[in-house]
Parts: sequence; structure tokens; C-alpha cells
Amino acid sequence: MEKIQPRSLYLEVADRIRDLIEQGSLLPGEKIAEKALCETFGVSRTPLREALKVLTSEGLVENLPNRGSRVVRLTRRGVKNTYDVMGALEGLSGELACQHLTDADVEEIRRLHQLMVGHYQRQELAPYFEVNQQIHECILAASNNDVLIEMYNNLSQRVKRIRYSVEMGPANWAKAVADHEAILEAIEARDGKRLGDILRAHLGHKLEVAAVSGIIDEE
Amino acid sequence: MEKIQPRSLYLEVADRIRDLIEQGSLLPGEKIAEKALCETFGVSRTPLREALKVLTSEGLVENLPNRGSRVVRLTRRGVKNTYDVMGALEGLSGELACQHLTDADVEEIRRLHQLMVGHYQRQELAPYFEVNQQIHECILAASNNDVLIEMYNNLSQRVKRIRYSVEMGPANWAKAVADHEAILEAIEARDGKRLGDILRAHLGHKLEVAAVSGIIDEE
DNA sequence: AATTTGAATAATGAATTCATAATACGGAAA
DNA sequence: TTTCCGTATTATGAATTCATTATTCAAATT
Repeated sequence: MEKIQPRSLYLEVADRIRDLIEQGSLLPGEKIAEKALCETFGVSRTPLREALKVLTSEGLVENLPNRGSRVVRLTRRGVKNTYDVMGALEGLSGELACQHLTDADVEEIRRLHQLMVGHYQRQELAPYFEVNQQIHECILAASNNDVLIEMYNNLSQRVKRIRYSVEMGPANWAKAVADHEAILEAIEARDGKRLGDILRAHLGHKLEVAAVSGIIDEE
Repeated sequence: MEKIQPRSLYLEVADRIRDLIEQGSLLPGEKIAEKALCETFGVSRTPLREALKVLTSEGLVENLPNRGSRVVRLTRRGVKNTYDVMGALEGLSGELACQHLTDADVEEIRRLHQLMVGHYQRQELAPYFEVNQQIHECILAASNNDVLIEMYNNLSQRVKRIRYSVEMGPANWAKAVADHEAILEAIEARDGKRLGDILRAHLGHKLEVAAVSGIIDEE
């Protein structure tokens, strides 16, 4: 029997707003009108405002006293900073994962890797990204460190608004796949140090790609 | 002329509650009675509840639906996880700092380092910790990465409740000072990679020390 | 015409009120 | 005495109300 777990309204609302930001219904810099959102969600201002405060402390929204909330703008510098930190966290996740990965885990990652390479060869961008992310999530989960997972997910959320899909050039893509070959090797060798180093470096390439995307401000 | 910057009430309240948790007036696992806190702060429940939600998303407080908020308990595992992540972040801060440190910065760190060694030789624990923290903050600030700083401060806040002062044994202390000698050398050589590695390892020692402290649960 | 002033309007911040779920307590039954 | 049940009390969740601060826009002044 499955437990029913009561969730607070403000968490629900926060999730919904996160979705709106992620999919681009709420754009960076855009003012968030409380009344309007209350009506679309069918809740009062209290839980909505609580949700906005949570999102503010998550770094997705900023709050100007007496002037309401807006979606934070992405700057090139801010995105670079975020990726740098994510790289460090991924590096740690790699080191820790190697201490915990079971043979079954490795097998699963190998399977995903092959799948991903297939998508690359057939130039199927969206599925490629999908599986790519699954691999990184696998490693992250295997780190067995929930603080790490929480931090990474927070940062990840902040840059999820960037859509790489169209801008991914062939050179970058090839490099990413090459990185992943090395990642798989390190995992199979359970070489935590090496896996960490590769993962730390791996994220660096995404940045130049992201920079050309539309929604980043040049401050 | 200095600008006056309006701060929201809920932020003020959040700061105050953070202080209460840090100094131990609110103990891990303790239930936070809204009414009582409202009276001590002289505010209504609305800003207080908003503050509690912020602290929840910061990981200092947990929120059980319909059953109120409590201060999160520190577990040995949780503290280890936190230190692991902080270590990774410190490592990154070292690498980045080496790219930005001016000669004046290095001179300042050298000064702090000598000061700290002096405190060590005279076995002045509290001042030692004070200066020690200043050094790490210097490096962190020099990273020029505000996302990193924000993340680190959040994690740091979570474990600030642990008081190491009394438990620091002579062996651990000597090792910590030795680490710091290596840190200074790496900084003077502007060797980001090495500084990063040292800092990543440096935090590991704190854990055993923390474990014997009183407020950690064995879950 | 451009800028400033001030009233009207709208939005936010915070307190209060109302509804609902959890806890505490007292009595009844085993 | 111990356990169980039902009521009273309390605390929390969320909506509403009130107060204050911004914003808008028209009129007045330079």
C-alpha cells in the first residue's frame, strides 16, 4: 500500500512557478504579478508569496522590497559561475560514486552510454540530451550524498532555462561524446580521482555553447 | 551619501532565527512554536512563517505539514556529506582564487597565516579559529564567484552549530597547521591545481573532531 | 514642449481571521 | 491499572483584510 504524503500548498505552487520559469512562460527579468498568478493557480496570495520566497532563496527569483518579484536574469558571468560550481560538484560526485557503484550500476551506465552514442550517430539531439542527463543523474545518485544532490539540483535548475538544443555545434558534440567515452572507462576502472577530473572538465564546454543562446544578458 | 536599503521583515526574522539556531538557543530536533517566536520578535505569524520557509529551503529547518517546523538534526552522515561538498567547493575556490589573487591579497593572507601560527604556538584556540576562518574567507572571496560563495556560506551555516573548540586534539591541530603551510606555499606559487587539491583534502580532518561533539545524532 | 506636482489607482507587506488538522485531556470500558 | 475513545483545546494552513508603498496619469508650472 502506498503512503499518502501531504504536501503543503506553497510547495506545490513553488513547483508550478519553477515549471513556468523553466519552460519560458516566465521570462528572465519579467515581473511576477501576484494577483495574476493567484488567479491562474486558484490560490490566495499567502501560499503564493511563501512560494516566491522559497524561489528567491533558491536563486531563481529576486525580490525587491515593495516592488515585487522578478525572474532573475541570466548573465554570462553568472552562468559561468554556476557551471564552475556544478563542475566541482560533478567532480565530487564522480569520486564518491566510484566508492559506491555496484556492478549492476556500472552495467546500467554502460547501457545508457551505448544508447547515447547511438543517438549521437543518428544525430538525434533531443533523445541524446535526455540520455546524457540520465547518465549524469546515475553518477550523482551513486554518490550517496544527499547534500551534494540537493546542491546540484538547485544549480541545475537555475540554468535549465537555457535551451542548448539548436545551438549545439558538431565539434562541441563530438568533444562531449569523447568525454563520455573517457567517463565510462573511468567508471569501469572505478577510478574515482580520474572520473572526478574528467567530470570537472566536462562541463566547461557547455558554456561557450550556452553563451550564444538567446536568453543570456550581457550585463 | 549612503543609500538606505529597505529590508523585508521576513529576512530580518530569518536572520534572527538563524542566530538562535547557531548559538544553540534553538536545539536540533526542537519544535519551533510559531506563537512564542512571534511574541519574542514582536511580529505577526505571516513574516515569521515566510522566514521559516526560507530556512527550510536552506536546510536549517524542516517542515512537517500540519505539524509545524523543527530545527533539523545533525547526523554523523549528514555532517560528513556536508563537509565533503564543502571540501569540493573549497577546492574550486582555491583554483579560481589563484587566477584572481593580487600581490596585495597574497600579502594579506601571508600576514593572517603568520598571525594564525602565532596563535597555534601559544595554544590560543579561539583566536586561532577566528583567523583560520578569515584565511578561508579570503580565498573564497578571491574566487570571484558569487554562486560559489553563496553555496559555501549556506553549507557553512548548517554546521556552524558544531562547536569544535574544546575537542580539538593536539595531533589534529598540528596537522591542520601543516596543511596551512602547504596552502600558503601553493598560494604564493599561484598553483591553483595544487591549492585546490590541498583544500579539498584539508576539510577531511574536521570530521572526526566534530563527531565527538555533543549535538550530533547517531541516527 | 518638457518637466514637475499631486491625486487616483494598483500592488505589495503584514496583521488578522477563519478553517482544519493535531494534540491533550478526561472518562469509560476491559 | 491500563487502554481506548471522544471531546476540548491548541496549533497550523490558508484566505482575507488592512496599511503602506509604488505607479500611473492628468494638470499645472516653467
